[in-house]
Amino acid sequence: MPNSTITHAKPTPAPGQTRYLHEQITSWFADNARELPWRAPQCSPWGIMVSEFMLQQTPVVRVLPVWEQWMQRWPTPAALAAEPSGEALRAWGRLGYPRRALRLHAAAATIVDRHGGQVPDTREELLQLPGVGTYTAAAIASFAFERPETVVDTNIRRVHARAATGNALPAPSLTSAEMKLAAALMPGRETKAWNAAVMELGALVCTARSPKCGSCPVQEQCAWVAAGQPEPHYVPKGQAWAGTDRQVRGAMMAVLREAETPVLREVLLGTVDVVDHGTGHAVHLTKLRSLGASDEQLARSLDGLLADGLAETAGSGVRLPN
DNA sequence: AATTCGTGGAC
DNA sequence: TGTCCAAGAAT
Repeated sequence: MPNSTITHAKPTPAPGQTRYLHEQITSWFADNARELPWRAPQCSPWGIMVSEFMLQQTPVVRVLPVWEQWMQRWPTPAALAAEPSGEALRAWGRLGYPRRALRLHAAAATIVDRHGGQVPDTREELLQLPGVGTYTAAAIASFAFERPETVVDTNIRRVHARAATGNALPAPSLTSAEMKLAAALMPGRETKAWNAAVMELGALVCTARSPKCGSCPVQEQCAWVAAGQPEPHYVPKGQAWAGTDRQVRGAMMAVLREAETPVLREVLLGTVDVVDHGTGHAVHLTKLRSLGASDEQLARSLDGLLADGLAETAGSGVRLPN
């Protein structure tokens, strides 16, 4: 047999084993779940949908305050859809990936136009909304409508990779084998609690770095622990940041969010000084210049923001969409 | 299928 | 201090 250490056949878990996992993890969840506002019984489907958008690639602690303000200002999809997308971008603040705010705004408009202002309750309909992919559609259907959908996020993938497959980390991208395994592990009932519980276990105990195996409810059943916690069999790709267009775009968006009037192109391109409203002194946009960005990169980044609808031209300046 | 797209806390 | 990485989606 060749050195095929990669697992081909993922054994279907025995019924008795999955029952044990279900009991242990859901019991742990009942005692250890964080009290998050979007988990409150009275939280609307819209509130859950907003949380799912904000939580994409963003930690809970940073989402909490923004979500609270958002829901107070826009308690329904119709309320958000009634305002310019630029308002959504401002309220998004520094959550990151501002195109999510744009997509959430567009999704709200679609909900008003095609769903009578109510968040649709099926995975298929949710998938049609901008910014809603496989994970988010399943999550909203499960958490807001208690539909028996298989939710697979980065936390759940990691728990499954370790506990069931015996790997330190899940594959670089979601595989069909992972989806199959996740579906096989789904209980026959209480699917919402199960989805939330595995996710929470991954977020609080079975973390990417220094997992707290000592307080894990299924440590005795964990294939990764049983194998002696082997190292990952691949090196995760780092996320480049310094010097990237993303960094420049982020700096430009920060300027646009703060501006009350259109910002001159020359200012965003770092070729002129701006006057600080507080001191009255000329302040160079060091945020953009100190990045070491070339003229070409600055121009490309601004064009990207305009093309993506994150900004728009207004006279000789640029502003958030109005 | 591999890239692109923000931000900031933790270690 | 620099690296890692977080409830992904779209192309």
